[in-house]
Formats: sequence, structure tokens, C-alpha cells
Amino acid sequence: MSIKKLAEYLGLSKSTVSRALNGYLDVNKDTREKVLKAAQELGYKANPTAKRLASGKSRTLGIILPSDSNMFVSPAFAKVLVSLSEFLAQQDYQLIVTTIFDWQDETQVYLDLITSGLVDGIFIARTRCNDLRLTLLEKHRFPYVCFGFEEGFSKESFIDVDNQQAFYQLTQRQISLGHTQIAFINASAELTLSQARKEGYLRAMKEAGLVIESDWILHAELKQENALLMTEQLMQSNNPPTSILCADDSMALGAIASCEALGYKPGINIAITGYGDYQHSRYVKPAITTIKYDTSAVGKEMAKLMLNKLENTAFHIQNWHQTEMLVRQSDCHARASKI
Amino acid sequence: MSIKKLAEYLGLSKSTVSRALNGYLDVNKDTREKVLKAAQELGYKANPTAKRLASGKSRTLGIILPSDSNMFVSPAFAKVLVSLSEFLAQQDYQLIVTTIFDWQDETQVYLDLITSGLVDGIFIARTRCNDLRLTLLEKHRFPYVCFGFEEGFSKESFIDVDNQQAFYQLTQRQISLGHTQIAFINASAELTLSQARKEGYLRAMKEAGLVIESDWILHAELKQENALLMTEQLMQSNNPPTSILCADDSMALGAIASCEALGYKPGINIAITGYGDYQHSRYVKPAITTIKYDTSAVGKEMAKLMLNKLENTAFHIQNWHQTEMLVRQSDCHARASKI
DNA sequence: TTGTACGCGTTATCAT
DNA sequence: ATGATAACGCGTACAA
Repeated sequence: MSIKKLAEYLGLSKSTVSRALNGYLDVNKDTREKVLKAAQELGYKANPTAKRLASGKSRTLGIILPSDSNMFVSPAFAKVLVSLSEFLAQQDYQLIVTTIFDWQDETQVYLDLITSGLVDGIFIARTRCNDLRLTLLEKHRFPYVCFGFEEGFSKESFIDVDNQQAFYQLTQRQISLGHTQIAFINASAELTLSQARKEGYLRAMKEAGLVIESDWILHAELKQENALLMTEQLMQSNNPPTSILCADDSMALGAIASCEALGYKPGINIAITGYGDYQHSRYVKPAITTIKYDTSAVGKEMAKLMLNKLENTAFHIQNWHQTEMLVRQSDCHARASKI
Repeated sequence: MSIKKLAEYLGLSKSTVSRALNGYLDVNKDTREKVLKAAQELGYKANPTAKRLASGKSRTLGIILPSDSNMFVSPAFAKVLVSLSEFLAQQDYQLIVTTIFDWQDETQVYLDLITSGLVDGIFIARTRCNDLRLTLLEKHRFPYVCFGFEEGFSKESFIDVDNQQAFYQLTQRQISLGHTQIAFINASAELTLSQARKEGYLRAMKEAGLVIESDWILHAELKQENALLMTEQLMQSNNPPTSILCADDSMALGAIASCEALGYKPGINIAITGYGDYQHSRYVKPAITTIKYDTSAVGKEMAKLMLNKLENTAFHIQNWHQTEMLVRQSDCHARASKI
């Protein structure tokens, strides 16, 4: 059932039918109704591919995820993705989720996607400092929206949670619990969120006049195993911390396991915190003190931001999203020594 | 840079260029090389949309996930999805991930996708008994591949793990540990995997000559909260089980929490098992005895199966994938009473 | 081996 | 308000 057939059936021209279907004003009201009715009855559905070719727009957006990372598996990000995709679906937009391999040239993959005509815009998941992907997108003047902020980003192109504030709060809490030796197992250093979090941590430490050991600030990918190893090193050093901030709840779980293996009691004589409020976090023992944010809202805002760029919509955007600290059992007061 | 421009630049016709580019045999070797070289130099990229329109194929596959479920968040399934998408990408296929809302008519959503021309085939994530989606797809003779098996499914259309065997093993193990009162918090009853698992459970119980209480077989969506409530009910009944099989590791975590709240000690005086080997499972306490399977292999096989349908490829397919039992600390010998 | 011409299903421009 | 016609970029019979 093509528009041609529909036009023939109605005794009208393709053009008129097309206009009626697409809500143009210069079409007789009766005609429009007839067309709409016939389309309904005959089950006419415009062919999206043809629409794309003719209009030059694909009504499809892309997001490229590293296949090896656990980003896809990270509960918090998965929720953002679901919410993003949901809102887009409501606006008749598709989301293509592509993965990228280690061995692939990232810039090339992005370039391919940009020039493919497959997508009208691209979402960037975790921005990096001086992100080459953004340079590329800017250069090609290709619409994008990122989840992550760096100095200089335009309000039209980013959504982020206040990572700095989150870790400022978390660190402050540790300090108020009496901790002076606070380690921080941060995410990969190249991520903007890692920088923001580090700033929050440093700010709280400095405000309290605490000594900051550079050995206490570590970076790694968000994997339990990494946190496990790092915690082991930290706790077996000459100067072990009494509190460890982890970059996410998976890492917190690894840190907890590591501490227990070394004879510590997380939540009693060693404080550990996470981030993201993963599903399991409130059920593990000790339940993880963590940070949560409104994942659905973030996803939705990202979609809105993109639509504002692509359509003539003017959704009101909230660039920054606040976080909430969930105090549970994995952190605790500082103790003089092992129990 | 269109094929037209490229042809003009080369002083050839569009058709020749097209043939050279698409590897047809009836084109002069020198010509082909020239074309390929020029395409490379000028950075020519065929417009996928135009290809689609002309060929009638979209080189895109779809998968529809319920937005409210945690399927997207389930680590095991997310891995399947990544692997699926990876393999497809290698074959120059795209994967569109769509979500469906509670309030949407599922059949209509599938029908829309089928008739949209957006995708060449559809993946079905969790098959249900007498699945209406499959009826629809069959009726439209639309290519599909499912993850899940039911009697009558064609070898050309499904991949599954041996759920029956997995729960047979798991139940057998409980029996060998001395348990006679084994409850089973199963996934939703309409899923084929739930039926298969139940059969495995029942087979082991019957072989051992154990009484099967119908009250011990429960069904619920894979959420910690559900397992929490159900475990509470089970353990507070007149005849509490000494072992509880859960449909996944999230549920196991919920069951563990519930038992502990009631004063039991999971892994000591109450046995609990999971399924899926989620990331957290080996780090929680007690570490969850669970079932794992090769998620990457499953995703890849699904992709291969689809390609065999769509292209003239003949990948060798392994329909059934074996599971492996990971014995950890959450299950234990049966005890006479609470400690 | 190469070129011509048409079709794919739309949208958009220009008359009428 | 409506219709004819030309794009959009590619594949592909058919002709040469």
C-alpha cells in the first residue's frame, strides 16, 4: 500500500494525499478527512525509508557504546538509556545502539556514522576531557548531545549530574564521621566525571584542612576486580585509609570483599561508599552508602535537548541534575585501629 | 559525494560504478580498481537510505524490550545483547532497540515494526508459551529469531539454554545435600523458560521420590522485592522449605535478605540458589550458588541464525547451549532446625 | 564489458 | 486547493 495506490484509490494526486497526510494547511478540510479515512481503512503506512530519502532526515539517533566496558551493563546507565529511548519513541524517533570494539578506530567509527546518513544526531555517553569525539562532531556541525560536562560546553549540548557536589558531600560526610585518611578509587582519569568528582573530594578535604596523599587517589575502570586489587594495595600500605570512596557500587562491592579478606569489617572499622544505587546495593551486606540520581529524568532531558536541536521544539531543559546521598551501612565512624 | 558524481569524475556510467563497487563479476578488472581507488580518494560512501529504498532491504534488525522490566538491566541479557549487536555490526547490520510501554498494545507494536520497512527481521527476547508474537510473525512470514524454545519451534528460529537441565542439576544438588523441602521461586509462568525450569525441578523431585507441595512453586517477575516477599511467606508458613531455588541472582539476593531478616543464616541453615551469575553474585555474602551460560555465544548464534535466514550464508548453528553450575556459599546441607 | 533507462516511495517546487 | 513533475541516491533489467 503505497501513497500512489492510495491516491489512485481516492482519485487524487500523490501530492494532495501527501499534504493531507502530513498536516499541511493548504488542503481542503473534506479532502483531508477523506484521505485520512481511506488511509486508515486501507492500512496505509508511509514507508520510512522513502521518507528519509526524500526528506534527507532519518528520524533516527545513534549512540555508540564500547562493547567491552560494563557501561551497557551498568544499571544506572541502562536506565538512562531506556528512558532516552522511551521518550524518543514517543516522538517517533528511533535509537540505534552500536557497539565499538577495542581494535576499532573510534574517530573513524564516529565519522562513518556521521557520514552514513543513518542518523540525524548522536548521543555521547561519557564525555572525556578534551573529547576528540566532540571536536569531530563540531567540525562536521553534526547534532549531538552529551551526558557529561566540561568547561566550555554549550547549554544546548549537555546534560550532567553534579558529580562534584556529590563527592563533596560524600567526602564531607566521611570527615564529619571523624575520618582523616580518605582514599578515593576514582573512575578512569580521562572522564570528565572523574575530574569533577576529584574536585569535589579535594574541595572537602581542603576545607577541612586535611592532608591529601596523592597515593590515595586512584583511577581505574568501573570493575569490581579493579577495586579489589586497589583496595588490597591501599590497606596493605604503610598508611592505610580508614575510608574509601568508590566510583560506583560495583567497585564498592569489590572494595568490601577485599577489606573482609584482609580481616577488616566494612561498615564497622573501615568505611566504604559507592555511587549509582545499583539494584543490589541495598541488599548486600553491609548495604552500600551511595549516591543516586534521577536516571529517567536524565535520559528524557537528553532526548529533549536533541529534539530542540533537530526540530523546532523548545522543550525547557534542565542541564544539571542533583544527586541524593543514600546513607546505609557500608560507611561508619573512624576508629583508632582494627577491632 | 554521490555515485553520480563519482561516475562523472571517472567518466563512467553510474551502473558501471555501482557494479564495480558491489563486487559484480562482469566488470573489467582495471575499471574496478580505478573505481575503488577513486571512491577511496574522494571518500565516497554509499547512502544507506537510498540503498534500502532501491533494494527493499534495510540491513537493520529490531528487538523490542519491555521498558518497565529489568530485562534491559539484567546483566546476563545485556551481555547477550552486546554480543548480538557486535556480530551484526561486523556483518554491516544495525540493531534497533525499541522499548514498549505497559499501555501499548504489544501486537500492534510488533505489527507496526513489521510493516514499517524499518527492519528486515526481529529478535524475540523471552518467548512465552503460545507466544502471540510468533503467531503474528509467522502469519506475516516475517523473519525472526527467538531466545527461548517451545515444543514445535523450528531449528531455524531459536536459540536457547537448557533450562530444564540446569534446574534439574540444581534440584538434584539440593537433594544430595539432604534437602527434601525445596521451594522454587520461578519467573513468570507464561515464559517458556519458566516451564522448562519447572520441568527440571519436578523431574529431580520425582526421581528422588519427594513430595511436591504446590505451595512451594511460586511465580513472579525477576525482582528482588518479589523474592523478598515470597520468601517471607514461605518461611513463615507452617511448613517452611530448607532450600529455595530462585529464578535469578537478583531474586536470590532478595531471598537471602529476607531469610536473614527472619533470623535464618543463608548458606548455613537455609539453602538459596540463583541463576545467571550476575556480576555481584560472587561478591555478596554468602556468595550465590548459581548457573551460568555463555552469553556471548548465545548472542552470536542468534545473529548467525538471523543471517542464515536473510542472506545466503550457512553458518553452522548450535541451537542449544549448555549451562554450568557454579557452587558457592549460598546453599548448604539440610539441617534439622534453626541454629 | 559498459551504458541507458526506469523504479523504489516519498517530499517539494512550481504551475494551474 | 490541487496536480504534474522533478528530485533524493541507488540497484538493475535490458540494450548495446
